[in-house]
Amino acid sequence: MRRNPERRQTLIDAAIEVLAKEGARGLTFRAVDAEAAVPPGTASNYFANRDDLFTQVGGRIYERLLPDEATIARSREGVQDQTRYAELMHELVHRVSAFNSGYLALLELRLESTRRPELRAVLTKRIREDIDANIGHHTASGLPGDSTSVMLLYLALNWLIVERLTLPDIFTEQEIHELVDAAVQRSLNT
Amino acid sequence: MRRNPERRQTLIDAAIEVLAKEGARGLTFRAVDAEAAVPPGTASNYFANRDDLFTQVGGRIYERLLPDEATIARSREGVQDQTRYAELMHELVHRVSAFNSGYLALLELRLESTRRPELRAVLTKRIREDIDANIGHHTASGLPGDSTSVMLLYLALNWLIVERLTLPDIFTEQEIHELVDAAVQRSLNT
DNA sequence: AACGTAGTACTACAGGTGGAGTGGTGTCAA
DNA sequence: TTGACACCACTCCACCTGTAGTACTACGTT
Repeated sequence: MRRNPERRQTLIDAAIEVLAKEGARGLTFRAVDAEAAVPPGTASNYFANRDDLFTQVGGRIYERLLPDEATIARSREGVQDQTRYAELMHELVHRVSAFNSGYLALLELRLESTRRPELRAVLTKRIREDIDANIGHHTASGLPGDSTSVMLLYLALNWLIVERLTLPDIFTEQEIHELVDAAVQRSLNT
Repeated sequence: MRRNPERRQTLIDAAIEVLAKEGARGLTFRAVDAEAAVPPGTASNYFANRDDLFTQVGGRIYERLLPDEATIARSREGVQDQTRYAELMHELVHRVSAFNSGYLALLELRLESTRRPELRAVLTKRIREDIDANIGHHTASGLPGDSTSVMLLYLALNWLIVERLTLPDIFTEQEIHELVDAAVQRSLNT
């Protein structure tokens, strides 16, 4: 098992692209090698087996989907009212949609996790933490709405992103924009 | 190309199970043969190629996810108020969750459709029609809420089902129940 | 400065799996 | 008798894993 951390990172990021492009079943050592443009056999040296590869990707993917420190800091500035909240949600949808392959890879991982208990455990932990953090942040911000509001928004926005990424012709950009606004407004409306 | 329609049906239904179990990439002629318990080579005789197989499954899967006539008729009986609406949504979540493999297969198809334009066209058409039908039905029923309400509910419930099927430990049954209620209540709240 | 060692990159190969496609034979019904 | 279909068998091929072996590089030792 090799230890070069940059190379491992490169391989995991390549694996994310492979997942998005080829699907979970297409995630093989050789495919990762090819995507990362390293010699065949390299991924074999960095991951014990496919299960290990899936689990490591599951741990990393979420980091790449979350906003960076600067974005988080910026999100806490200014007045915290509903308009501002809607703005942040628009940003969120764009940010996630922009890292297209990352979100598709996460979906692939979710589906794969129905077959891999270890992966399921990793994803469950990460996502539960994220939801709780969002609820905590929301509560602290003094915005109207309760924890249910946060979860409803989480639900609606997630599927909105799925819709946009997988079947982009279902909703127009305009409709997506309006749906985000409506989701914020109505979910906060306790 | 063989024409026996019952056998074709059997093969397509088997393909749905394969999709749910093995993922999109695992949907091969041989896997369908095995799942349908027919001799190897049979699926080859019924579908021109994998693309054809995907497209035909895409056309069929939605029929199996929609409620049957009796259920639809029943849903239009009685008073049409918010309580009744919530009841129907609980039923919906259960029905779809119960046909577990069908919903997972649809998710696999969505992801696969990022690679197969023909499949994407089929799915887009079906789903758009379903949304429009739901909006139409809602408007005709005289319930409070507008078309945005219907779409917000569509978004939230879809992801709720995803969550439940892929990472069942994120939300408890109790939380799911409450989220459905809250989703109905707040989305109708114009 | 020369040498040895450890860790890693790269290459090559052996062994195995599984799927596509097709042609041939048997069977049944019109 | 003929046509459509079920069933079976076989060939070709693509691809993947795991690993052994070689080359390279950096670093520490003397």
